[in-house]
Amino acid sequence: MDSTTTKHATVRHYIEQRIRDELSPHERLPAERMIAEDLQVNRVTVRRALEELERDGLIYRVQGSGTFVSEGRIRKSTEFTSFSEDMRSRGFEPGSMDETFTIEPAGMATGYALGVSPASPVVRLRRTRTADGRAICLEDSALPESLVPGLADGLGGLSLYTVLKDRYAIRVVRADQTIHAVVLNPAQAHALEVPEFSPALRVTRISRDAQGRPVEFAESLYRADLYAFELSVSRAPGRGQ
Amino acid sequence: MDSTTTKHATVRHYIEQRIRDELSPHERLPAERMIAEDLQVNRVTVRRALEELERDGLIYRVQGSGTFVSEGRIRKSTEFTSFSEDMRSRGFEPGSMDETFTIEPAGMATGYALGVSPASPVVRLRRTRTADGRAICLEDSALPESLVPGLADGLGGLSLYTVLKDRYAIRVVRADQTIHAVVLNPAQAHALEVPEFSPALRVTRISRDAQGRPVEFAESLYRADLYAFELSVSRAPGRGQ
DNA sequence: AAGTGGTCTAGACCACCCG
DNA sequence: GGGTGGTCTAGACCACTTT
Repeated sequence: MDSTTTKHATVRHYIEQRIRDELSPHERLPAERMIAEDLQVNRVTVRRALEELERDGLIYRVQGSGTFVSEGRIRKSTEFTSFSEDMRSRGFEPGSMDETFTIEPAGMATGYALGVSPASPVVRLRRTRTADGRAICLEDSALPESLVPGLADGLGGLSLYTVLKDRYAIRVVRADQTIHAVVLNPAQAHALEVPEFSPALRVTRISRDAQGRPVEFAESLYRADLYAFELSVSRAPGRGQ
Repeated sequence: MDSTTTKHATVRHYIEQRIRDELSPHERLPAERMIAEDLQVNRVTVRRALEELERDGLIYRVQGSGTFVSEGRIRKSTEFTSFSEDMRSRGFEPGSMDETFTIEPAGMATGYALGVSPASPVVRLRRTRTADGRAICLEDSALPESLVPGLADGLGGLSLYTVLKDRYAIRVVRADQTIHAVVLNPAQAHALEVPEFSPALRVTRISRDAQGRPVEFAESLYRADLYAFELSVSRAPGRGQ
């Protein structure tokens, strides 16, 4: 085992593997106390692993009865993913075209979203995102210049979030997104290689670091015929209507 | 206090209230051991409450330093909500028009989504959803007839999920959703009182019970000018890129 | 009655940050 | 070095389901 891995992560992986390899939906898992004894850990540690698995929808628990494998394809719960991760998980090779960096005043909307004055400079990154070489999305990203000095010199082939983490020690951990349906104007349609007035998803995103501070304000236009948003949502377990 | 309330829920509410009433973003909360002593509970119980608050983005924790209030408006993390809850949280009064129930064979797509044979009967509920009396969404909902016998007799003014819970003891706890952008055909546009070929969000939803069993397959068409999807997404805390 | 998950306690040790 | 959060243990009692 990894020396930096926690015990509950080990337990979690062990249980995940058993679910994948041996267990069918609605089959009962060993009792918590049993798992604890088998793996020589405390029951609290087992429960912590099981809680994560329950949140992700892999298992369900019935008091007095047991813990069972959930039915249905396992979709990861709503997680923040980059365009590249997103595309790869859908089986496409992500790419970028026509990347342009500029530094300009934030303006009203962007300034408001980022919590800075409209006059303060932001780094603006515009690019066309591709999947297997096909244009799929127009992205317009703005970051406060004070947070990321020198970003406009380029990403050096890395992903924006990798650069934020490695070069600026900024970890994006949360994003507030709004998803609209729109029709494309002629210029946008041309860039995405679809007929004018085709439908598209417009996603605006405010990315935040662990402290909740806005880091990025982005607007993305996705071709409706090639892209849809997928998400799993759940009620807090143990809560009523 | 409620006799059915857990201690960690009490602690959570206590901390939430302090955040609302006394603390500003980036202010430090009392140490975990301090809160535990103040409230006469164990530190583990405090930590459980803090973990929930961290997941919901209200606080962030820095090892060796402390626990702090997050910045930015607090949006509830992605939670499964009914149309009615959704509209109320946006400040509108939800309603329904033109409710029709039918019982028909599931068909290919619905049968597949619900995991039943295409020939098996489903209860189909079609309705126009309104916000403050304005048509905002066309909804087409299908449930296996075997799960909800008699549902086609009506909801009696209650919400679908309330009826599922109270009359059929089915608790919907999870849903897998897909969000598309489309343009409306003339009939749909007429029903939603917008020009033909207006954009719309098409949301398909498979609702599941705690065991992961499909309970409902629904397709909703939302007017793009009146409705947008909002969601907060986050990376698992403590994980890297 | 026995077994299961749900909650809570008391205490330990570690890793990390800060004065 | 002292304080903070992060992890883990051992054990207790409760609520619930099953036999």
